Order: sequence, then structure tokens, then C-alpha cells
Amino acid sequence: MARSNRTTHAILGFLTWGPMSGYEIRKRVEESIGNFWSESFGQIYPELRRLEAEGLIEPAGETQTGGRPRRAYVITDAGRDELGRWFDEPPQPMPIRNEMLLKLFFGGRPAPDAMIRHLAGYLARKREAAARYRGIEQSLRAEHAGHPDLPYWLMTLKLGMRQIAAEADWAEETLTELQTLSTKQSEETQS
Amino acid sequence: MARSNRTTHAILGFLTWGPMSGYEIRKRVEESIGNFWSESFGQIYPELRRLEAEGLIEPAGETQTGGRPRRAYVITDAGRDELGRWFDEPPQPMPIRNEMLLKLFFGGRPAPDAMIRHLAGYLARKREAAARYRGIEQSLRAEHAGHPDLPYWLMTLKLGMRQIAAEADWAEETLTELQTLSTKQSEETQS
DNA sequence: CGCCATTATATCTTTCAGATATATCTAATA
DNA sequence: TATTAGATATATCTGAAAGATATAATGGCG
Repeated sequence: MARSNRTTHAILGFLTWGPMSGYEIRKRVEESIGNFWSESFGQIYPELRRLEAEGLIEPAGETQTGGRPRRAYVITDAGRDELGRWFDEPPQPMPIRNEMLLKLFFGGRPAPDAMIRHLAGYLARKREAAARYRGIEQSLRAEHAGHPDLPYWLMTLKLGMRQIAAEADWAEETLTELQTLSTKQSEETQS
Repeated sequence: MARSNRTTHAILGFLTWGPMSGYEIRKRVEESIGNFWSESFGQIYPELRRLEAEGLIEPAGETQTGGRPRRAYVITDAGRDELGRWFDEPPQPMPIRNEMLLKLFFGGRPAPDAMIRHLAGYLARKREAAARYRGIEQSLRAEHAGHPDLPYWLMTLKLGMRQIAAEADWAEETLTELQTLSTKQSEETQS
């Protein structure tokens, strides 16, 4: 059998914040944990059905005033138990796939110019991300000062910041090295 | 349509090294690019069929002396063209899923002891990985000295080293903070 | 010879990402 | 007022990928 479903616990986690619809869960994923987690509608909606069938969540009593009716859910006691059980389990590592490194591994020598271009783009994106993260930290501290979960939110943010810094440093170093290798290679071809 | 197939180019890349079977490709993936790329048989074998049907690879003339007959392939000119075309394309970022951060985000406050346990394991794995990477660097430099692709292989390794160092630093810092928060929380509960 | 690990090929199921379809409501615009 | 655009919202479909499993042949060992 394949590994177990990880969408389950992301959904249950958000439902501890209050009643939420599938659409809203998706939005919250992007806003709050988008830097290290992704979910799509194609996973969320079927999973909500399954969780309801298993009694881990149930439809929220609708208090909708105008607007399109939304199908919101609340977490049940069984759902909280399942979430607590999951907290205790050791986290499973995700398989990694870094397409830029794959290109560099096979294409560094045959296609140096393309790699320099890709790496420059990579570096630019890392610098943008670093600035974005600093902004997120500011607004988190300002808008959620005193929130008991703030320290844990900041922890996840800090890992992202450190990773981005490491990646940007590597990109700068590697870009220089690529350019040196590229000129050396073209000189050898000419002589 | 869903995103395009990335297994294709990993396979083509390895076949530029010489004739290879599906099993051998899998083995090489683990040995050489396992730190930033993963492939399974369930992707490799159907993809080899597809690549042969499209003329990007073809069966290698068998020079098997004893042992179970292996179905090796060689890359064709069309395959090399496709690989070159792929080098030029900008790399697509992979969606990320860090289950440890997801646990920390939702479970940091309700389950501090479990998180300390997870984080200690995470730190231990990072330290092991750092040692393993240093070993890989040594053996790469020793066994492939002078290989024209060595600089590019080392580049991919160096990113891994920097990432691991950043993650280990973060884990140490966060572990301390978690322990502080944990004692503070239990004191508040007692009083 | 039987047993087992290794090599090797292949398939199956589940998870997941991303694209797309559809409908409703709100606000701007002609 | 009618229309259009955009946001909100629910839902499904396809293809990619991970991981488990099935199957078979070979070589080494007792």
C-alpha cells in the first residue's frame, strides 16, 4: 500500500481554528503555511467528504447571511483525537526533486550559458523571497502580538529564512564559478 | 493538463553516460543524484517504453555474457536534441511539503514534548547527512579527479551541504526555544 | 541440492498537483 | 437597467509520481 494521506491533518489542523469551508482552507494554506506546505482543491474536497464519513469532522450549523451558501465544517472530538495521535508520530520526510540541480548536473558543461541564466533567475527569486519573508515576520509580530501560537509560527518562518539565505549564498558562489568555467571552456575550444 | 513529465530528462541524462537498463538507471539515481532527485521503478519502466516509442532511445545491441539478460537502452540523436532543448528551458519549482513544520505549526503548543522529540531526531539526521556529504565529496574528488563534469557534480553537492548546515543551525536554535517555552508553559499551568 | 540474497523487469494502487468546469454573488461600467 | 468582469465557491478529471508488491532468473553458500 502507498503511504498514508497527509492532507488529512492539514485540514484537521485548520479546523481547530474554527469552522471552515474547503475554499477557505485552501486560502489559509496559502496565506499561513504556503512557504512549506501545498494543498489543492483536488485533494481538499474529496478529503472533506471522507473525513465527514469517518466522523472526524461534521457540517457546521449554517449562520450564513447572504452570499453564496458555503459548506463549512467543524472538527469533532474524534478529529481532535486523531490530530493528537498524529502529533506524536515522527514526521515522514518528503522525496525531493530539484529540477535546477538536475539541469546543472547534466547540463552544466554542455549548456553553460543556459545554466548561468537559470542560476541568475534562481538567485533573483531567492532575494525576492528573503524580502517577502522579512515582511511576513513584521506583519506577524504586529498583527498577532501576544498570540500563544506566534512563537511556533515564527519558528517555521525562521527555517525558511535560513534556507533561503543558504541558497542565495550558494547561488552567488556558483554563478561566479560557472562564469569562470565557461570562459575557460571557450578559450580551450578556440586554441 | 497536468505538469509535464520530469522523469523523461533524468533518464535521457543518464543515457548520455552510456547504455543502461531501467534497473541500473534507478541505481545510478540513488548513488549520484539521490540527494536532490528521486525516481521509482513505477516511473522508469513505463517511461522507457514511451521514450522508445517516440524514438528518443532505442534498445542497445546486447553484449551480455552470462547472467540474466538485461534490457539496456541507448540514447538517439533525437533524444540528445530533446535533452538540449530541455537544458534551455527554465527549471520549474517543485511544490514543497515539510511535515515536520506542519506538525510544529499546529502541534507546537498542544504537544511540546512530541515536538522536542521530533526536532531532536531531525537534528540528528541532519548531522548524519552532513558527515555523509563530506564523505561523498572526498570520494568524488579522489575517484573522479580530472573528470570534466566533476565541478558540476560538486556544485550540486555544495548546495546540499549549505542547506543541511542551515537546517541544523535552525534545529539547534529552535530546540532551545522549544524547551524554554515548554517549561514556561508547565509553570503557568501549575500556578 | 535447497535456500537465500541479489539482480532485474514489471505492474498496481494511492496520493497528489494542476487544469478545468460550473455556478453564484458583487461591483463596476456602458 | 443590462452587461460584464472579477471574486467567491464547489467540484471533478487527468496525468505524474511514490511506494508496495509480484515475478523470475541467477549466483553463492552450506
